Amino acid sequence: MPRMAGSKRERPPTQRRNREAEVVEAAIDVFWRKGYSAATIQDVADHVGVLKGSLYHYISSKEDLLFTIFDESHRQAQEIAASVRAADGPAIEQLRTYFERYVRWYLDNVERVSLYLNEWRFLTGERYDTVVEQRRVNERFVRGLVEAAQAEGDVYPDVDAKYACFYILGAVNGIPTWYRRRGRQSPAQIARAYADMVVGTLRGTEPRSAPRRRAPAGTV
Amino acid sequence: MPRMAGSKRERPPTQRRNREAEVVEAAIDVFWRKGYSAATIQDVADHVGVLKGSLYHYISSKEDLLFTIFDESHRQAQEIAASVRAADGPAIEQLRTYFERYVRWYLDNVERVSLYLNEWRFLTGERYDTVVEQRRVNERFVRGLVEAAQAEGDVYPDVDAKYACFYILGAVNGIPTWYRRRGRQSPAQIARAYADMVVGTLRGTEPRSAPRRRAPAGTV
Amino acid sequence: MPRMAGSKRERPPTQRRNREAEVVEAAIDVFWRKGYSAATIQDVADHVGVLKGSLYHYISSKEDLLFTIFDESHRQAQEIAASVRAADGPAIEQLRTYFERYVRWYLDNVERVSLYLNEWRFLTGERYDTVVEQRRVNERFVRGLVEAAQAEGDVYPDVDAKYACFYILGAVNGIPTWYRRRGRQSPAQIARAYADMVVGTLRGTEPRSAPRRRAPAGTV
Amino acid sequence: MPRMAGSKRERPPTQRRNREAEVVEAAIDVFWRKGYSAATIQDVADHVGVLKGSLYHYISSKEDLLFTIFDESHRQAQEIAASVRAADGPAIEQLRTYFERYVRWYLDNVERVSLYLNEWRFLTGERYDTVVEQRRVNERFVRGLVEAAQAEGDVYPDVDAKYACFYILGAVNGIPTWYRRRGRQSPAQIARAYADMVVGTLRGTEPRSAPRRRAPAGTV
DNA sequence: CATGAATGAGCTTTCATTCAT
DNA sequence: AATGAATGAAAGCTCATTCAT
Repeated sequence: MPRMAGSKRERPPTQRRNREAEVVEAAIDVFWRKGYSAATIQDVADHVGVLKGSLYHYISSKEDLLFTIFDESHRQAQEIAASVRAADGPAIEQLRTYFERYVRWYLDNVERVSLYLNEWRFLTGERYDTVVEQRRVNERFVRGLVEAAQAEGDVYPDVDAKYACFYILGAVNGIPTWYRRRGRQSPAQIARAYADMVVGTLRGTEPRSAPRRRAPAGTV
Repeated sequence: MPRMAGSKRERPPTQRRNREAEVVEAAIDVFWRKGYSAATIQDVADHVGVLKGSLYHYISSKEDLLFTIFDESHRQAQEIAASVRAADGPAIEQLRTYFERYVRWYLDNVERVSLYLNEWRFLTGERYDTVVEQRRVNERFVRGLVEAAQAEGDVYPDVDAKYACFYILGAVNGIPTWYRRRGRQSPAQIARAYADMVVGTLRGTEPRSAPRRRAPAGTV
Repeated sequence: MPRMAGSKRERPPTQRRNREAEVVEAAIDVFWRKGYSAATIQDVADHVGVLKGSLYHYISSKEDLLFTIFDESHRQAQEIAASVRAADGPAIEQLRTYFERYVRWYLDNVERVSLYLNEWRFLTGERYDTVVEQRRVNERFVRGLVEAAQAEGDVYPDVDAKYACFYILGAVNGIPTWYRRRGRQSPAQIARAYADMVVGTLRGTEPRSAPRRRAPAGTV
Repeated sequence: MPRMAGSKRERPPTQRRNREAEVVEAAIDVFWRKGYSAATIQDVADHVGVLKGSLYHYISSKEDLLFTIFDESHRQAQEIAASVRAADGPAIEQLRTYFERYVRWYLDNVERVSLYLNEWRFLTGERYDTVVEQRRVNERFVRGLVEAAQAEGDVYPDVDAKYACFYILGAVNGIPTWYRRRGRQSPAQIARAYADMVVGTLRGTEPRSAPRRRAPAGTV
């Protein structure tokens, strides 16, 4: 319906609708920059441009806001896992695919995902339990693939799958420490590089005592 | 019991002294468990068993306490780097040595080192700058070794040394997420496994276009 | 369904109207259960099933709502007094009648009357004065009857009419503390019992020095 | 130990010591005048003359403060009941004694006791349960005495002991509505008058249908 | 009429820090 | 050294009320 001239005012384009999303977005930004504990509701309100009391139209508590942020992240993380589970091929290649998608997603949503991975311990009660369980599910998924890759001979049998998982997940988890948007390499390139390093870690790690039989003689 | 002139009271021999160290130790524990921001000076005082006002005999501020914790960590990190720099041999083996020592040290001081690696952003002003610089020095050290290893042919030339460093450091950084003292494997075993994975990552990561057969030695 | 000019929409026949009464009813319930101060406009709105903003179509302020509740109570209290004033017979019997009706009314409207008797101090300004005056009128009415009964010889002359009134009114006022609708005894029975106790208090209270023998019947 | 001239300052007589008691006293005053819900911690702090934050040295929450007030009241109420239980003599006289002491105590501590009797519902959880139970114990004590008096023939058998108790307790409960310290009559006199009215209520309440057969001339 | 967003003031509580004793 | 009281600022949250739509 066209608005006639003379109608009160052309409503400012962004201001209306989706204040809720705006609030979440602001919270992501603030929590990410200051850390959840150090960040204040006031900070978030300032970011949105309303009084802090007004925020409580959209949230029921600061912790609730954090949980909301996690919720979306978890859902997306699940989707990625599901998309990989649907594929077939050797486990090691599934891992490559998984991590390429996962890192890509991470890079595209660093702030939000980083919160999900690093600030979950500030939840309490049931919400804490929920998130801890969610994380465990994801870890088990990766662990399963690594063990499969080991069974398929792509990882030395002496490598401890558990530590390998921790190592890999830690490496990926560390992304927000250094990643800055508008860096020289595109998210796609970085995702590819990381996925390759994951595969490299798994394929390339030889038990120390093992003769250097992998690399053909003469070397090193 | 008569009071001797000049000495308020006979103090229990061992308990006295080193209150300062006690305070730092308590802070490490508390900050580690709750996070620096969420932890309170009250928590620390409770841990030491004094009133919070009394803490200010030993510290000058909460942030100061955090900085003190960092200080020791930095010094030790430097020592490890120095000890490796002193050695010679191929860079890749220096990296193995470095990370074995580094992880071992990390595991033996998880709480403190973890704070050093994760809560540095809560410092302000000059202290912030100091710590950021310290961290950079360490990163550069690792980066140097990786690049050397690449020059020596132990890392594919197409691998991006920068990302490889980030990846490795992230993996190691992730240790506190899962490490629990009194786990099944000894710190020494874990350190060895991690060092091997570091080497594995570097040696094993092939650029994707490369044929799946590993390049026969000497090619590079 | 076509919209007729002049009538926004066909409203469901019974549900409409009396929203105002609904609001007052809800407020009575909420204020009674939580206390005026602790109750919130939100609580009332929830009870009515509208948003709190919408309540302001029917009320002009929270205090206004309280005053409205008082208004009806006061009017009914007056009616009861008037109906008794119209009767004649000995004062003590008028008191019996009055309290039987009063208690009956109280029981039938516990929540509302209880608010009237106990939350009046939260009014401010003129409204406060109004209600205080109303209450005083009622007290004077009872006081008058008690003094008359004393003049007529149904109350020992040494009994202090003022305290007797306070005592009686307090007793009646206490009803909401224990009364639960659907108790074993009917409101009528309770009202009767209370009225009898009022009379009992007045007739039965002997000055302590008085000999234990009761004044012989008929003397009055 | 005598203080020498020249010592920093003669400490202001009241200011020191017992801040805790001062806080409770202030809270009693404020809660009593405004009602617990409407009263603010700020009010209490103003009364004590400190910043509101400072109050939390002495209390752990507003509700805790209320509970503290109740605690002393409950203890004293128990003592009174105990002192009466220790006596013997006819139940009706025990009731007289009990209420004389109880009312006396009430008058001497109107604000505090009134809070105990009227604001208990603002407690929550365990504390609520505790106080409800305490109150029940007291009611049972009075109820026991009334029933004993009835068994001993001092109360008409048709009188419902339950309602008689509610009535009496309500009457006494009503004291704070009108009592002002420095009234014309002394607390002792009022207590006596009230105790007599309690006895009067019990002895004087005849079932309505009953012939005036009580008090055959000269008897009892 | 009703909505729902927003306000602004104020609430309870927390906390790093200071300081006289 | 240690205490314990106090501060002052700020935190998270609530709530009566307003108002454009």
